[in-house]
Amino acid sequence: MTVYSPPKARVAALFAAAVRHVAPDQAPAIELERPKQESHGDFACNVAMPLGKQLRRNPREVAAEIVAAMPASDLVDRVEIAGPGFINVFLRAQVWREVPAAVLRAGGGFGRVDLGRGEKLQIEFVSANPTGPLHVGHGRGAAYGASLANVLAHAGYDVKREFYVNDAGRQMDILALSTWLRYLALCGEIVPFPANAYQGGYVGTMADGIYALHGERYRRTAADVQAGVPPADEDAEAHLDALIANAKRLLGADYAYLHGYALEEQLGDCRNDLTEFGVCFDTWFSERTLHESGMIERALEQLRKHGHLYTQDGAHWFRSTAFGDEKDRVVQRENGLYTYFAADIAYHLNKFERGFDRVIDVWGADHHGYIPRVKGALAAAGIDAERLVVALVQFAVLYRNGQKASMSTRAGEYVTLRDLRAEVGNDAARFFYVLRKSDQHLDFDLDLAKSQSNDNPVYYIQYAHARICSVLAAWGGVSADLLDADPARLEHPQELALMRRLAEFPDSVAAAARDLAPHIIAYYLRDLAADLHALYNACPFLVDDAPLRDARLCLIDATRAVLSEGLALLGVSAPDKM
RNA sequence: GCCCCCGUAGCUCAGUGGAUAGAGCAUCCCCCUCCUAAGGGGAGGGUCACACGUUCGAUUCGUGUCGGGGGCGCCA
Repeated sequence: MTVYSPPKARVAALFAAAVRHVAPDQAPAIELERPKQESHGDFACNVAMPLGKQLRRNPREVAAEIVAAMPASDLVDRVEIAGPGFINVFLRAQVWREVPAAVLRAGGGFGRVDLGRGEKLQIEFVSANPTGPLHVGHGRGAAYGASLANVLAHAGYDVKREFYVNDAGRQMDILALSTWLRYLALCGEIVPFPANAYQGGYVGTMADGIYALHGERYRRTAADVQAGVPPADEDAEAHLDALIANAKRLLGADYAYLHGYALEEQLGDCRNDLTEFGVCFDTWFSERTLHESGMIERALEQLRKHGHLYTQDGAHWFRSTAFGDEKDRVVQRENGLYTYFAADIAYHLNKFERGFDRVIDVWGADHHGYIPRVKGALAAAGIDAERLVVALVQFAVLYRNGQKASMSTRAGEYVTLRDLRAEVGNDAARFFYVLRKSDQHLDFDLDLAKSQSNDNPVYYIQYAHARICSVLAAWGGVSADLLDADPARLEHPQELALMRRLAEFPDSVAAAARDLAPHIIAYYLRDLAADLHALYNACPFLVDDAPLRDARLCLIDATRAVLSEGLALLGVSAPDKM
């Protein structure tokens, strides 16, 4: 596939050559910006100002020398020196007129750039505890991670998507216990249901399922279940842990079945939910396999061998303060159990053992304090911590009736991702989530999302796509024939504006990949749609003058292709009609 | 107390070491005999929280103050 060389890159090359001639000993970065004002040209370059500073000369004089030294080019119409030393470049319109055909020849890959050069990159996201349905908070990480992964793949990275399944921890035991207690109630064994167990209705549904499959096989007496359990009002968590211990003792090998049943149900639901949301993973990595395969022990042994572990108060600690953390961290508790952190050390070492050059973890912003210890563990194991990039996503806070809604999974108080998708649709949900910078808090007003679903910017973009499809359908010709259209007929200011915008798409993809910021694509698409709508109102496409008609159809077909390509990066559909 | 994010138009938010800071919503005025009006054109609306510093140039970078949100466990 031919990668289109944008005018910006070609103009930058002209400047680089000129600067080498004017100042052979300096190597200033050539930065071109698209000026806000049309009178400042297609591109403005400020290189004369820092260069003037370095050479201790008047920037405008330096600019004049750069302009004089610029190689001749058929791209450039004229060059002006303005203000304190800007060099404004005005391109010949022909430059932009090449763009629509280049888009169509790229066959849906016009935005592809080779920023990544095939670097092997893993992106891990969502990784929600499989202890209940995904809620709208998880939705943001899912939409962000999936869109980012698409953007990075488009930018030339070899991307693998991974979900880390927390199937080994206490939360899963609490879920198994919660399910069992609901099941026991069906059997007539009434044990008071702890307030800090999982309250959601789905727990009862799983209990029903187990009862339907196995009758009273897992019944134990309420008295046995509560034997020796401290009262909940003294220490609610100890109460829960004692119930779990009793469950494991009373059920023996059957406990694993209940635990596994709850896990499979919730993980299956989660996978199903994400798939419907257009979010797919290459790998679902089980935390339990880290324990069972001895990977945790091996990882800790590796740290111990290099003197990064010590023992105190019966627990084993990682000296993370030696790597910039604010305090040392326990990896193996006094009771012999590994901490979640120990598993995470093994997991991250495993990621790099699998050959990834770079790993991106998408985490909720509440985990920011966790970064130094994980990076510290990598450094302690001799891995460059810079190869792990943690992309923090700020909270999505849900508002209902102007009130902040509770988002506790254990208390069963949340709006599920599934509910949200049903109410506003997958497209609007995907778009809404990435319309904000990831480090910006997202206020997700449910009522607004519902009531204004027709005003959601995603429809504005999809409408542009549908409008073009409608015109092309009315025309009834073959898209490939438009490649031969003479673009010289495109002279209207709105046509030129649209062609310029199309040329920016690869830059937007590159910027979104570089900054891990898929929202850049969303904003680009809105601008592109705006240019299309403006042109739609300014010029008829299906005119009698066939060469003009074909040139315009070529332009809007290219616009359709870029809208479709960009929306696909965000996981949003591009409908033919609305 | 320490750490992270944020503070830009009435509201929700983009944006940039550069020239006259933008969009959507809301308000007001226009535009369908015409390919989808889920659209377009125009108007009003700003001390880019505040102060100091770096710089030829700061809304952008740094420090501090104020304000909002979040996090700091031998939980996961």
